[in-house]
Amino acid sequence: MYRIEEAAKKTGLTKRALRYYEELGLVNPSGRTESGYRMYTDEDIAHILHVKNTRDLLGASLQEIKDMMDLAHKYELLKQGYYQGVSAEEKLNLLTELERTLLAKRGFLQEKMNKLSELLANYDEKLTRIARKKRELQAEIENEKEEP
Amino acid sequence: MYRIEEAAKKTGLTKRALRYYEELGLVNPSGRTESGYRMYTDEDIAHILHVKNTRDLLGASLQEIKDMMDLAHKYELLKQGYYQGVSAEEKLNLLTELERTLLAKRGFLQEKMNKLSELLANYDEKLTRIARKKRELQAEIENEKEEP
DNA sequence: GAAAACAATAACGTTTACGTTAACGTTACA
DNA sequence: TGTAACGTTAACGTAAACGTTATTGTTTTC
Repeated sequence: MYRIEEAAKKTGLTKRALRYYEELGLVNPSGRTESGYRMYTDEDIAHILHVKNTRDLLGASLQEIKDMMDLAHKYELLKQGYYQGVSAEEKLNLLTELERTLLAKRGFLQEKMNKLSELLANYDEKLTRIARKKRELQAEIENEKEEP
Repeated sequence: MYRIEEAAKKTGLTKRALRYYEELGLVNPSGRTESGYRMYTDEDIAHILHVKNTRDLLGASLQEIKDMMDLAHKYELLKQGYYQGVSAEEKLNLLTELERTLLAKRGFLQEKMNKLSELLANYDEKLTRIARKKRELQAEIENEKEEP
């Protein structure tokens, strides 16, 4: 179990950010000491890193991430056998909604990857052109040395 | 040549955003009408789309994008034969700096793609689990119909 | 056991990337 | 030809995501 400073170091976020994320309901440290200090477990850390990754990779807002997580949480509850009183039909509806959401996100992600690989190719092209130009210049410099 | 509203439609940005980008020096419409209306060419549109893509894909700030572009512009000048008075050594230095910057960005991009494909795999896993669960539930519902 | 280091909450401040409104000139068209 | 519809600049407003500071309590360390 870590206190907030350790958690900050392990995640690369600031302490302020961690408190802010908690305020938004995105991250809940597993416990508090008697005196009120936040305590983070390794699981908490992993969760925070996942949030950070989602933010950076998908460019999602913290609110969007929270919405995603709330949905995922619903799914966890269903999987673990809560929702006893709920009919199979209603469960099916929930699952279908989840599936739709995930598919949409998956599509978004896929599109993003495609564009990224285009960009990557673009960079590579530029890099090879630069490398060629560099060789030309180096040759030029060698020549100047020989015949001043 | 398009006026600002057309340019906004073609790029998916707002008119305000286009003016803002211009304020930052990120985008310069090729011309103005006599009365002061901004006029965008297809090349301008392509450039704007590139800026937008970089923003969305790399999550770069507009300032970072501008810095990148300024460097790229320097390279263009060099390639097109300006920099007459500049010695080969100095040109080589500029190219080396450019190369370093691009390599760093390339690495960043590559890392991002790796993480993204992890995330994609994660989504796919979740999706197959959901699909399986859905089939189970559907079977359950069928059974209930037969033996009520 | 006193200082230094770390924690908490609360509240105000800041940056980025625009949105919105105002006041005014330009273009298109019925 | 007048009135929408579109353009301009200027200036103030705003949401998100924290940063910073103040005040106060806790833990660690010498």
